[in-house]
Amino acid sequence: MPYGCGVTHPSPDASRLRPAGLATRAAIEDAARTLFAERGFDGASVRGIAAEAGVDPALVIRHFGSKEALFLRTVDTSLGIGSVLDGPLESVGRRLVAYFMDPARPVIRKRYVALAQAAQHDQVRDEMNRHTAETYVAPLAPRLSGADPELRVALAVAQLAGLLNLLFLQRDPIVAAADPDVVIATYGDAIQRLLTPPDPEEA
Amino acid sequence: MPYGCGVTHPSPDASRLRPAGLATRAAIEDAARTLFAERGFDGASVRGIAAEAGVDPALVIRHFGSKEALFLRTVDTSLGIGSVLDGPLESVGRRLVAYFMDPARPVIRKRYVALAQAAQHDQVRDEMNRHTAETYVAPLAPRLSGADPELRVALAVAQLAGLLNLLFLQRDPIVAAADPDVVIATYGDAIQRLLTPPDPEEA
DNA sequence: GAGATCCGTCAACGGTGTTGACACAGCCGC
DNA sequence: GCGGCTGTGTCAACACCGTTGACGGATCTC
Repeated sequence: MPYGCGVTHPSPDASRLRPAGLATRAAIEDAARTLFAERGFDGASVRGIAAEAGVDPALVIRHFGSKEALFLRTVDTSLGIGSVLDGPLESVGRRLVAYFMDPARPVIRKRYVALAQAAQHDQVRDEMNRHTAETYVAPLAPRLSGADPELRVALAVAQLAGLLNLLFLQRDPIVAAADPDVVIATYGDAIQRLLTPPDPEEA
Repeated sequence: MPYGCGVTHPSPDASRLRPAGLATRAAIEDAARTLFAERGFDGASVRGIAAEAGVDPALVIRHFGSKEALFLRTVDTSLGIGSVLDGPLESVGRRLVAYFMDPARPVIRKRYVALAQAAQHDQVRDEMNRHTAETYVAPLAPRLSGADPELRVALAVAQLAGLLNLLFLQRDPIVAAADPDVVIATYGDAIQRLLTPPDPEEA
């Protein structure tokens, strides 16, 4: 499924591209990456991205089909948790929370905000669901014991998203003022129980 | 703090109102309630609300100051969980999840979507935080034992919001296809553990 | 009756994402 | 070499958004 999918101005085939086109495409993508990260999906306008790239706004749409498609092609829906999941299963809950609460990761925070805003659009939402299934559920569910492993991973992701929501979107003063280590321990353990519930039948 | 807080067209004092003004105000509020609930915050336009009320769009802003203020004055930030919290503390987790997963409550679903969209605006966000503190934290925290009761309630609310997010905004296919009773039990218990952790020192 | 205040209308502003009409440049087959 | 196709770019415009300013009347108070 190529870029535009539009009827009006059929975007050129990805293979047949001339140097000029490739250059401006790259410029637009760079500008989009920067502005989406800086200002979020809603805050970054197509006109702003075009200006940043030194290009006509119409050209952005022509090349990528829509703002939504440009976002999908530009912004990494992953939040970089791949390595976090690799470690031991017993402490993955706390590690996940600690990863996102690390103040040394402001980029993650902004990317989450941008993703949350863009998730209102269908294609982005679908991509995020696909990404959740691929990045979280697929590798984690087989490692779980007990019933409904896929569902439990999905619920754990929802729980994690709830915290990110509270921290980065809602900016709740209670949690903002709390000791990060307490949040990591408390909430991390709560996520952990969803993944590895203490089974009385198990040793 | 009255309606507009604006400089340009100081909204009339709430007390000094004439019948005509009151009537159109009510018409606008009704239309706003309807359209915000039907289409969400972003989907309902000021012009659409004005048309529904049979009124000039400018009049909406003049009377309420801004779309955001109209939303705050119109939509109930509560989701009707007051009665859910009143019951026994031991099962509040499952009751909360069951409340929102009840298919007989589509209104709640739409209201949550509208609230989530409007939460991008500062005043709505502040109101939601205030509402959380007042409706959830204040009545629930004193009933908890253990450390950091306020924080734990706030985190439980975040966890609940995570599920609503997954169900109503993200519309994750895994959870959508799952047995509601399993979700209620699994996720409800996870919330429950945040509120009433099984303390080994307690009987 | 005079003046302030409320009520309503209209046109417009600056912003958004997107589209259509057009001109130019480079590659293709003849 | 040359005509046509196609990629590339420009410009103005569309339809929508939230909001504002200027201006009539209507209504109330003094």
